[in-house]
Amino acid sequence: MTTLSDVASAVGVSVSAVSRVLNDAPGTRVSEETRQRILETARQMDYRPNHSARSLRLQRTAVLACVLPDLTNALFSELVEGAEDAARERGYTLLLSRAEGMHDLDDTLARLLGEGRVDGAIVQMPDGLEPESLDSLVHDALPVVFLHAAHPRRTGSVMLDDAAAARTATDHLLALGHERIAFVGGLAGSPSARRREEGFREAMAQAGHAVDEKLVTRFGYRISDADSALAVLAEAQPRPTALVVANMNAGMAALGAARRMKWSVPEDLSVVAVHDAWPAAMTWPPLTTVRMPLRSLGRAAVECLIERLQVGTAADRLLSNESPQLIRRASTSAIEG
Amino acid sequence: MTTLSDVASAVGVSVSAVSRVLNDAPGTRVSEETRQRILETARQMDYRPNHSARSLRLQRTAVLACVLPDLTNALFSELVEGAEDAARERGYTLLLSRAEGMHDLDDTLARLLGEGRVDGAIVQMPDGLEPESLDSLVHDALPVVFLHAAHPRRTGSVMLDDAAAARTATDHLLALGHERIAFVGGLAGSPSARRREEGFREAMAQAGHAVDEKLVTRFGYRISDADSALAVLAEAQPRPTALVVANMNAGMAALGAARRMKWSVPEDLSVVAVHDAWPAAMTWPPLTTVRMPLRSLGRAAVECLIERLQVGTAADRLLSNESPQLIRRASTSAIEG
DNA sequence: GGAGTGGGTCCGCTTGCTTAT
DNA sequence: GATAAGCAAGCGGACCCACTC
Repeated sequence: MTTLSDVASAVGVSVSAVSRVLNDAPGTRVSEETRQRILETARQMDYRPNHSARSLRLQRTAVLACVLPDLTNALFSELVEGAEDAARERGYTLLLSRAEGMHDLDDTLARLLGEGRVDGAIVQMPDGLEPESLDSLVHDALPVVFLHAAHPRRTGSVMLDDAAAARTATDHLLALGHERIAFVGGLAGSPSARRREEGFREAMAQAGHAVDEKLVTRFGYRISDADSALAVLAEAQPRPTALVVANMNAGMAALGAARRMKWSVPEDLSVVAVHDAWPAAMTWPPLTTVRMPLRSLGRAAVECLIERLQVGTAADRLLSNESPQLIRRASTSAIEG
Repeated sequence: MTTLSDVASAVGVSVSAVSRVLNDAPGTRVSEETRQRILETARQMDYRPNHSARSLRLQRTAVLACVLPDLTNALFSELVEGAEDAARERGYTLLLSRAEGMHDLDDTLARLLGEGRVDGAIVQMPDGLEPESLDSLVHDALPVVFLHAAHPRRTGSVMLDDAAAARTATDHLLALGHERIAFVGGLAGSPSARRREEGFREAMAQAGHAVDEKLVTRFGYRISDADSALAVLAEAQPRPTALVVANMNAGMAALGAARRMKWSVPEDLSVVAVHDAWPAAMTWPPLTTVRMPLRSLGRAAVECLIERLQVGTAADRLLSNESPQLIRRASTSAIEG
């Protein structure tokens, strides 16, 4: 590895001269000729600043972490791309990490933040855990921005307009003539799941339809949760004619569960889910979804985090300027279609 | 951030004593009492070694990178878990990174390896690129292990038994009575795709069936590639009755393409794909697959890389002790079923 | 002379201050 | 007094080499 002093001795100048030229430091006084020789030599020797040394000296790494419960979830693809783009533009590198449970998250944040590997972190809590439970780690104003959920005693979180998305989904079913609509929700503890349920209720209320509480389930987003949900809904009398599922993966699972129960989609049951990614087009029937601005969410998270790093604090952000957008596929149809 | 010297002055000993005790350095001579006081104080003060400082001093980071073309591909889930497990056991941290194209990869490796952010990297080349094209970066024995493809002039790669997987898939179709079997392959440049095609040909030859070259396509694994492949296959006279698809995602896409072409699966066309992950169970009909030991591949990659780091060189590995396993779902059926 | 400590250097880089034209 | 440089400290930790009973 080529170091600054390798370059310096090759050119025949001091280390500081090389450092200043390569960093284009303000107020650098170096003759144009020396400057060119330094730049040229550094290029020839393929000099690259050592990240550890620079971080140690500057007390900052220019690295941000993005800690997610499951990296292979297709929904994270856009989110991460948005975050990476924003980070790059601001001179940061994004580091991806996975933390499935609370223990993992605790551990991961301790390693990343505690050992000074990164300057800050964007965190999506694993399903079923609430930001409050992270209290031990958050007590001393750690530079952390939460995705989808605000921490009760800390600022710095970015959220989507979940209520609007659920309203869009529900309105779509209402427009198709459905009235007996079920809501397949996330776990009761999840803030975003709660917001989606509220949006569902608002849309129903606005249309003048009562919500049958037997048609509201909160099992979560795993594949097996869909079986539980559909089993409950099949017991209802009369059965619902349509489902708003709070999450795309859960929506895909719901299609599978319905098929196992010989419940035809969309003939006997229309299904629409919140969130969109390519797998939704691969199911049968292709799943109608509501697209959320995940790329923007990723960008906003990075910007919020950097603001927090620079100013010391950052306001919570609710992304409501891009409306959730209905992606009509084949899993929904008019009630008498 | 608590530093070594904070702990040292709190205990009233020297920095070196604290360092030795906390690292459990060999030959450390510290009284049991001092040792306990140091450990206790460090715990109380929540001391964590600064990663940059330690890396700078030791000239190693204890971090390995895993660079993949698309992190949200469900196939990478198990791979990454296996790699993370192995890394953790050996005292390393795994860092995940995405590199879609050659330029990205070049850039990423320069940042990771060149700036000393990681000690080594596991790399899966983006589709359509071959290891040879990485020559510029690999010239000076960079500590890199390739997934799925060997570099012609360097050791250090881990591969699955792709031929065996394709044979298993093909044998399944043959056992169901199919004879006119098509192969939907990856790009011609991909080594693993080539090995799968060979496996297909071997199985066909062994069964005494000629391969109709019109039934072999090599468009790649993207969704749109499946449309191209199926369009070609639909032209063949007579049409094939079954498909071996070289990749699970491509297999899912093939189901979609077949449906758009009104080609019923499995009645008129059986489909089996290489690789297995949960989305395969969500398609309609659920996709029959051949499961590969991806978790072991991840482990092997890390072990290979660490060996390379310690010994300076490491042999290529072909994982052939765990046989590819057929996961029978509903997309394949007997020819006259 | 071994058991228990502390001092000091260096890893590569940035930057305030100094020096020599 | 500008202009063009160099010196040296120190970020936090590891480890060799003292030093003292």
